[in-house]
Amino acid sequence: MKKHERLGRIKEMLQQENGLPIQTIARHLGVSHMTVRRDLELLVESNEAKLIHGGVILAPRSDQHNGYSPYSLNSAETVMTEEKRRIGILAAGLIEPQDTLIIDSGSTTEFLARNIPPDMRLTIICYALNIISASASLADCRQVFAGGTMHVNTLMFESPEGLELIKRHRATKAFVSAAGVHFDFGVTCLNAYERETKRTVIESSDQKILLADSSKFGLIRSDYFAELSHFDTVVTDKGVAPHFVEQMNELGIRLFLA
Amino acid sequence: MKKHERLGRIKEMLQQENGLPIQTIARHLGVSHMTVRRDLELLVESNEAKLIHGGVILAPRSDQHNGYSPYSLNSAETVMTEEKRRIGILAAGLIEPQDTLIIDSGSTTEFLARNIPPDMRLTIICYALNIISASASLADCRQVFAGGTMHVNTLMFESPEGLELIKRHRATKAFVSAAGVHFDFGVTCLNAYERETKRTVIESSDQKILLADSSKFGLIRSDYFAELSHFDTVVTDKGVAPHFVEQMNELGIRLFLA
DNA sequence: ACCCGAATGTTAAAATAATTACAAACAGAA
DNA sequence: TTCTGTTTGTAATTATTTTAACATTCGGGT
Repeated sequence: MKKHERLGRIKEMLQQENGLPIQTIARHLGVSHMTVRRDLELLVESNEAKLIHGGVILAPRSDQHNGYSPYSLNSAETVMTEEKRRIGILAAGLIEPQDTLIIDSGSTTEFLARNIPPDMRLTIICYALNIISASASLADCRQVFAGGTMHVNTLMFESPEGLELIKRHRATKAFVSAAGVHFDFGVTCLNAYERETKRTVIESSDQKILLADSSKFGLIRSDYFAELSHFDTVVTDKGVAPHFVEQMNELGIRLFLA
Repeated sequence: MKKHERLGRIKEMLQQENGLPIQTIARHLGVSHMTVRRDLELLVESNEAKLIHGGVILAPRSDQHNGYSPYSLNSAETVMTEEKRRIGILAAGLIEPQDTLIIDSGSTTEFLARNIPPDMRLTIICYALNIISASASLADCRQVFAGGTMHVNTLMFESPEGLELIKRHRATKAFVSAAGVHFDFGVTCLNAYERETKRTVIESSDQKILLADSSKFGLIRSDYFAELSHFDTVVTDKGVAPHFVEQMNELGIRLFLA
């Protein structure tokens, strides 16, 4: 293993963990601690790292670094991150000025929220902390949040009053995520509490846009909330199997491959 | 300086610097390193920090926010910041395990939210982005958010459904902020939309705790929402004029001077 | 005022990391 | 191959931190 390769590995490890003992790095790389120290000298000189003899650091938060919003779904347990990012960016391109959007919870929709173009004078309705966190700073946008009790794993808020609030609104476009997309058994999610909200969202919106990376196709999850044919538009990635593409074309669904 | 106050300061310092030697923290706080260590034990247990004996951390990002939660009321246009911090820290000390709190919007309450001690198993009800942003990472807490439309200057969300949600809940303690505190004309705020929410909050809570720095005393603002006598407890700073203190004593209000 | 428990400070001993110097392995060129 | 400069590993020294035990202070309650 060459020096620059080690440097890269070290930087990766640091970004994942936010802070590491030198011993751990050495063990992980199978080199002596002196080698690691000498590598670190370079990183410190170029201001990419900071040595600390003994002390504290913030608990590792995968989102701290690359400019992401502080409340973000843990990317460690998130797969298909690159696909999701591309899907979110593509979907953001569907947004038009004056739109009223409903943005569902999820990591894909988080990418969408982060990539909303400025100066659109939108109304944004959402109900998850990562979404509001990513979109609240947009200027000239009306922000509406449907409250309730927070679910820690999805950062989603849900309550009867939140549903009422969604019902009272009308959106031009709803961006909905899913954990499973199946042609016979419909579109499904992982948690019972999501179901009612997603159904309400679909009912309250003109265009219904499904965001789901290719790994979700063919999967059936526990909680059913819609038929695939209920959606006007599906955004997924190029990894989706051809027969799914065909089936969606037959259903007359507008399909985007990010 | 109380324990929870130190914890708050330590968290602030950590967010600013991304990693600190214990010695530095101790010097900065004017306490022994053992005290800091014992404080850190708590933070580590609640997964907010990580100890590191010797190692590296990422270099502090210069462009990042100055230690405040990303959604935070603009401290540039905020005055009395130090007093507000002290008030928030003191008020956080009033929190007891198992409490159900309602936390109002405002910059003082933001300091409160940032300094909530860990391991309290609280239920936290709020309706402002800076408050949820500051408190959502607390482990073992139920988070409830009353949604609605966001008001950009206060980061507060408000709607009929949000009010309903608050009415449906019962809190042990409500921490309410105010823009004006006057003995004849009562407690006032700046915006009409705050009025109904604050009134509802006060009605839904057992203890009603007013947080207001000394500059608010004697002021009358446009929107009246409560008599001062409706509050059990007032937390302000030492800068408050003596005759206000007397008047509050006469009313039987428990008074704390931060 | 007194006692008591909790919180904080002090000290010394033990563990661990940082530093230094030097030896060994390695790679490229004459 | 042999030389040479670079990189890596080892070992001993030094400096720090961590841990633990004990002393002290502080604040609340009787």
